[in-house]
Amino acid sequence: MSRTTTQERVGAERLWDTTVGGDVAFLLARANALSLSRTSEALSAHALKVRSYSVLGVVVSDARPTQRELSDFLELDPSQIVALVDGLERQGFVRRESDPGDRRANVVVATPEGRAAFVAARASAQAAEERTLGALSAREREQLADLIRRLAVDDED
Amino acid sequence: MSRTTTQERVGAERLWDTTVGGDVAFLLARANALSLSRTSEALSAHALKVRSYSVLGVVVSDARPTQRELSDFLELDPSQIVALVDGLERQGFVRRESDPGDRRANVVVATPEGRAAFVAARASAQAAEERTLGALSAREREQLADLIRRLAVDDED
DNA sequence: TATTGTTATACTCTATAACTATA
DNA sequence: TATAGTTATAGAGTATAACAATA
Repeated sequence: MSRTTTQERVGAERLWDTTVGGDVAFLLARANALSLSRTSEALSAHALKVRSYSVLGVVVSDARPTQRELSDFLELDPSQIVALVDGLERQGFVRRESDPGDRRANVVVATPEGRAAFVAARASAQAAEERTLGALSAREREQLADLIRRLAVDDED
Repeated sequence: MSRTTTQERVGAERLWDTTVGGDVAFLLARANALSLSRTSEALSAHALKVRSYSVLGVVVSDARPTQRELSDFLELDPSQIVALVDGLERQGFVRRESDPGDRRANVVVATPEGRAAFVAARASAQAAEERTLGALSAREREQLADLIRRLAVDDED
């Protein structure tokens, strides 16, 4: 379990045998927290956070999203997208281009620096993910990805 | 997909075909956010939040945890446990008992009101979970629970 | 009138350090 | 000297409302 003393956790480990310990929602939250903290750590070397990495990842795919589309897709408030794009623009990773078809809208595009930064950051992020998924076989990883995709995408709200 | 216009999402849905759209970490975060918001909504009718519900769930199992054990198990700072137990105590759901074996430590125990509240809240939370897991068969739910448990519990940090 | 992006603001979370009482 | 609980505070993250430009 733990490479550290293990001693400190002995008392608390017994609490897994409680009502919440078996909850799917609880386990999901725990797994996500673990994944998130490792990804954050990996991205910090590239001056990115999970949020800005997500934005950059969409933009780098040449989807030319408007800020509104980023807001819808990432389920973040438009005002948060403003802050994120501001940050990425200050870093020189993205640019705003005015959409010729709708002059209210800004299309966000990647700079060459942004592409390079994303490639490097993605390598780190995937190494972190590898660590999180380490206990699972290739087959099990596919299963997991399939299952959570169906949870995440079958969004009725 | 969406019961609302559906129209607004058409633009953003295409962004699933980007780099981040396939990331396990991204999907995990999305699934967790969905689960969390539904659980929060369900618990709000019982004057509980996800955090206080978790604490109450451990306490109701008669594990008699100290605040330190709650802090270790839930991976929350001791000061956050203080606030959570304060809240639950004000609601009349838990009591602090001084540990006779170590007078520095407080053991947290459930009151009858706390037990009743938890039973009711758990029913709501499970209904919400049912909604989140709705797309999955019983067999798939077991698989998912098994897989994420191994992610969540095989914690090397 | 409705929508895109923006600004401002308040509220919740989270992290940290310092303090006390016990060990 | 170390640990359990507590308090206070600052930072990050989140949600909301109002506004200007454009549709």
